[in-house]
Amino acid sequence: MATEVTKAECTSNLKNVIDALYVLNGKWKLPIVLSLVNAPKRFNEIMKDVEGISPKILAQELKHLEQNELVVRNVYATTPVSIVYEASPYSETLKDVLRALSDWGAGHRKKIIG
Amino acid sequence: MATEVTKAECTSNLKNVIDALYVLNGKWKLPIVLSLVNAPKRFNEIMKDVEGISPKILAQELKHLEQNELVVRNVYATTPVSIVYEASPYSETLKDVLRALSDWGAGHRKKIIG
DNA sequence: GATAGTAGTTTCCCAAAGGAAAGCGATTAC
DNA sequence: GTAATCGCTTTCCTTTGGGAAACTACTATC
Repeated sequence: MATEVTKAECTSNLKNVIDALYVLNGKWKLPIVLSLVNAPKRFNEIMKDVEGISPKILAQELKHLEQNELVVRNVYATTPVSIVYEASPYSETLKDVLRALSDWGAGHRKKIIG
Repeated sequence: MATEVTKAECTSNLKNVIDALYVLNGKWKLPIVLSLVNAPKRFNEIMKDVEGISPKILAQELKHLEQNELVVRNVYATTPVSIVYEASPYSETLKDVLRALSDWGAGHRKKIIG
């Protein structure tokens, strides 16, 4: 059963994690994706949701996430134009990562307080 | 029935993820933990396993992980002393995070190549 | 005595991340 | 006309992350 792990598997696990972190690394990328997974939002709504982020960083990270196809930028021809960011279908693949991180963060906070 | 998500849950998910990243952020912490989860290792063995890391960064990150009780440093009174690092029991709680990241990294690589 | 290994430390340096604050063009409300 | 909102951009600055290389104290081996 799955208790045996070969050296090759360990190595590829390591490479996978390093590759994932290469794309997801940083303080804000995953929080932004999570905020948009919860609901599509406009620029200033994300600013309010993800506390502490500056407009410069938010703009920069949204571009990065767009390039990695995790976020879609929708422009609506209202007056004035409204711009709504949403999590892409591909970002669904991050749900396990986000759930695991959220669970761990909650548990770790309890551990530190206690 | 878990399809409904309240605003409060979204917000606390966000806080949890931000807290988790506060501890786990950076290029090397999770790779090091994963390497030690696979098997306890000595300093130079970790260096070989986690490719590209420099001794300075490894020493620094091991200290950080020790302080967060994710890694245990064992000193054996051999001559010369041997120092073996191992994943702590608490680091078991990171298994879901590591598995999710490894899976995502593998999938993302396939997506980029294809 | 020379060489090698172990477990790092030290120094120096560069690049990326990130924060603070101001500004900007367009539009709408008062 | 004045002020406010939206979605950013620009500038400036500090902090952190991280790489390269040399070096150290100790021990063992040749």
